[in-house]
Amino acid sequence: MGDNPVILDGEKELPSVGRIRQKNEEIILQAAEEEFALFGFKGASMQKIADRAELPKANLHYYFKNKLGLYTAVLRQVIELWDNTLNDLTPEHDPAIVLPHYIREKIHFAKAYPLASRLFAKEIISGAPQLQEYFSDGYQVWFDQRTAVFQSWIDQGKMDPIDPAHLIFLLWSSTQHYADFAVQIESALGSHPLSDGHYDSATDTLIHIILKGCGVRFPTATV
Amino acid sequence: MGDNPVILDGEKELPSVGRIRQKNEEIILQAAEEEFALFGFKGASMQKIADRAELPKANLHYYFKNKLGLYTAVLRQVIELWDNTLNDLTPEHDPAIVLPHYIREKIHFAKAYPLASRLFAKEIISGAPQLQEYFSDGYQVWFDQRTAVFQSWIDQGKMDPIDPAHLIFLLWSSTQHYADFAVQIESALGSHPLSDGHYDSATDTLIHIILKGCGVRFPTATV
DNA sequence: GTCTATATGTGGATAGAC
DNA sequence: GTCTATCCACATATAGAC
Repeated sequence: MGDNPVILDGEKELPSVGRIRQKNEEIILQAAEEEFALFGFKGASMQKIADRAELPKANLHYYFKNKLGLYTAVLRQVIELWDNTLNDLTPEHDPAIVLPHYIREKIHFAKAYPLASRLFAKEIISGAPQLQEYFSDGYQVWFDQRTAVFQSWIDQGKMDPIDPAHLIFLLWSSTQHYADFAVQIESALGSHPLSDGHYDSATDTLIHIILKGCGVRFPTATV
Repeated sequence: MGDNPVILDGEKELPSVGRIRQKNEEIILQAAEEEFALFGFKGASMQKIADRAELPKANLHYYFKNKLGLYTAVLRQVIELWDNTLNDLTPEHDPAIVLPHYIREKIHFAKAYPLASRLFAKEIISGAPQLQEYFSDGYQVWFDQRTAVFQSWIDQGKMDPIDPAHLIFLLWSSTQHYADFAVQIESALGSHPLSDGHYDSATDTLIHIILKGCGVRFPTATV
């Protein structure tokens, strides 16, 4: 994972050099994300990424060791964005507050960063060859902590006794779908691209079904 | 997912269709499905497909015009399977009967034919370049007929007034997820592969949440 | 640090023997 | 109808001039 060229400047005072590098890397990563999301790892070519970034092809090899290095760099960026988005599930909060918020966030994410979602989806569908570490033992631990939050809500009588793991999968799948399967959805609804109204009614529908379906009790409506 | 005509012309048309041809084509299609599902169109190689089919590479070119022809042949087979699975939504039936049946079928499909689901998913995520016709005007017509069924149920007071389109997307996404994102789910649950029990509790959880969430009334429980 | 020119390998496709 | 040997296009990667 760490084959990303890193500047360790102990004595050299060349801040402008680092800035150029940082900016070019950003441009390349952006271009690479689009190509990889559309055509997959093998399907994307360094030449087309270079064209999109408006840089000579050889520059990509200067900033990144090789094609796989560039791909993993993009992937790491996506996961970072991912992790920062959905780590606010705590048992203190009420599911009637947290769940709608979470669904809103995820749909917003699907709308704002469809490429990131699609890239991640393709990697998973392909068997996640570059995410072995990500899906190691630590992942299961993290996931168990998430399910524990739902379980505590169930124990507190705040929602029906359903399997928390599958509820989480439902939250993921139903929201990501609007990014990953956008082409199909657009064809079905006859809207290219989807309008804000479509995203809003998707959000409303999901919140209605999932909250009611889980028997989430609204704190404002009790006692 | 739809009875709209799909013309994916991949196979060569020869006057005599021998038994050998039919058998070899089957073997090749099977091998191709696995390679394409794992590595995508560009990522899969004719050589590896040939290796998996235990046939010389040139034979693939004898039975199929070219790589794209083989790919579309696989895709057509998947869509055929798809269409035969889920075209039993009619307004006469009751949602309390039809919806659980549908969810069961889709989960069963995800479990029995994960490669088909993944191949289709990758094609959609890539912008469905080989499914232009499939997602033409006819698709929207077919989809509108599906939503109309749900709308009639709503009008009959058999379920809550929610947006039928998004309910359909929810049914699709939540079930397909168990095929497409199997690697992630297996990592989260620490089960490689998923057990029958996992699929069963996925089915139960989805039926619980979606039926209750849609306010589906059980005909057996009234009057 | 940047870019041109090129080496090297892989993969799709086909000709032609059997 | 089947398969070996080969061609050719393309993509990754690098060497080396500027």
